[in-house]
Amino acid sequence: MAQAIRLHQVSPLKASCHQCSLSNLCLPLAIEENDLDRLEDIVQQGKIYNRGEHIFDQSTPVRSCFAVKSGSIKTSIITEGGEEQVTGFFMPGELVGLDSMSSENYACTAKALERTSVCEFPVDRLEELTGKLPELQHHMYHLMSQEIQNSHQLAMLLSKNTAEERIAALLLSLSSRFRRRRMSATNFSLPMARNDIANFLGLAVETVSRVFTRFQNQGIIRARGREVELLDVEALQMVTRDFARQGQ
Amino acid sequence: MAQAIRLHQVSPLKASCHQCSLSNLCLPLAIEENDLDRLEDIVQQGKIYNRGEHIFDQSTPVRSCFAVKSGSIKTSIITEGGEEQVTGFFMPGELVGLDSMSSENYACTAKALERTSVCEFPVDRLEELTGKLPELQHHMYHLMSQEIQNSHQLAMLLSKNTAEERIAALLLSLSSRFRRRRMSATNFSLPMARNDIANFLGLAVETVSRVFTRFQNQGIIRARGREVELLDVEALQMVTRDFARQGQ
DNA sequence: CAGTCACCTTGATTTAAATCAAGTATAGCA
DNA sequence: TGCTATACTTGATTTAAATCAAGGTGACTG
Repeated sequence: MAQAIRLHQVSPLKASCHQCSLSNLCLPLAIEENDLDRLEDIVQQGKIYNRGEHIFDQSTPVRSCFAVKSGSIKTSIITEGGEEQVTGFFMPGELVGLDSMSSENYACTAKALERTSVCEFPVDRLEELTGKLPELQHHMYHLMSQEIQNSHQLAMLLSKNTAEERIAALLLSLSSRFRRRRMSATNFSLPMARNDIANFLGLAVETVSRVFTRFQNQGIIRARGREVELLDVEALQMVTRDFARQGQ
Repeated sequence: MAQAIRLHQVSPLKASCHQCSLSNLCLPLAIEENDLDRLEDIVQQGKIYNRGEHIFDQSTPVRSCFAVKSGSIKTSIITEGGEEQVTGFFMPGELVGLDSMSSENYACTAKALERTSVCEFPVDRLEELTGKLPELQHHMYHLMSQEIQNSHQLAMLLSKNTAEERIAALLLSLSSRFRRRRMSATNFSLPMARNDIANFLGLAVETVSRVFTRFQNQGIIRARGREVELLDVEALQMVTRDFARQGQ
């Protein structure tokens, strides 16, 4: 019994990556069964944030990166002038903070869009571990590359595409991400406000609203507030003329 | 003499990171003197590309990432439809291909903007080495984070800033990068065409041209073709209302 | 249960930059 | 040395989306 207590004290928040249903999307993906313990040793699990709470902001010294366990997170850069640029939305299994590895302070601000729980990976310990587990290191490089690619895709969307194309692309991206999480790909609830969508896509809120109603009138989607149903995915794919994103 | 020949045969292209003037910008930055040999072992140096030649494109299987040794490179994503989005310009000491680590094919196309020489780092050997040299691994994470941050900054520029602000920001970015390379920060020759600038910044060529002449009329810059002189850096900084980029 | 606030929608007007349309330099090449 | 192509500039017109302005909707709160 003394031991049970001790165990509880030593690792009250130790994660169970073994049982996590997201392990096939998250860091454990790359790891052998028997190395998983070593990852679990460094993870702190289960911290919960309410809607609107900050996980970190640009004045926070970097300590960890975070995997979304449930809920969702938006990241944004906030300038001196108080202007915001939303840089990403993160769903369960996705890693937040890769842009801040080995920076002094976080390069962005992360905010829970709803009640959200996260797993925390201290970057120094993560670096140590990736030095020992080549598979894990490889996976980190992969995730970071991916993040760069995503951001380039966003830049492309912003500089070359119309409001309709941008919104269609976002809806499709969300759709496929829901699908990978074994949730409906055609029937979901947007975790973010129209405002965040607008900001992310470099549009005015009014424009986002108008495009939503236009899509609705064309029978492509059905939207009531944040509840969205994709009625005609093919049509959406036609709208995004950039077919590279189609299978994303 | 036999030995001299042998040496020559074994490593005809082996880099001398030891003597490279760019080592303080490039990968060797992070490494102990005595570990530098191990980096040199995996580097292939001195491949030269002429203006307009491809280093790789989106159909090339990923083998290496590349450090610019002299000259400059532009990277872009080219879509099925043949549309191009320039994603970056790379100067000596900068690493190209970080968006493609652990992808099947390169995520972008890299093209020499002028006669350019590069050092080549095979990614598999680089990964091996970063597994052994924690400092080097840390530096890789740093560079990749940086790349994500840059791309987010670009997204921000594209979605929030006017044509003038974007161009001012680009000129300032180039300026500080020239300075870090101990070249004039106020008097340089643009490695890229107006077209590339336009594409990168999500503008039409005509707009770029007009902004250049406007800046010139305001006495902020002097531009003749690709030759640019920054006459009033402060004014340029005022134009980019995003003061975060100021000290970049 | 009314009141407030945040979020979303819709319409009218304005605007920055794209597009269209000529030119004019510049550089590479025969 | 001139020729052609490419790069760049300038002006006139159009346009997609921003801004301005006003309501509507829904959710939480005292």
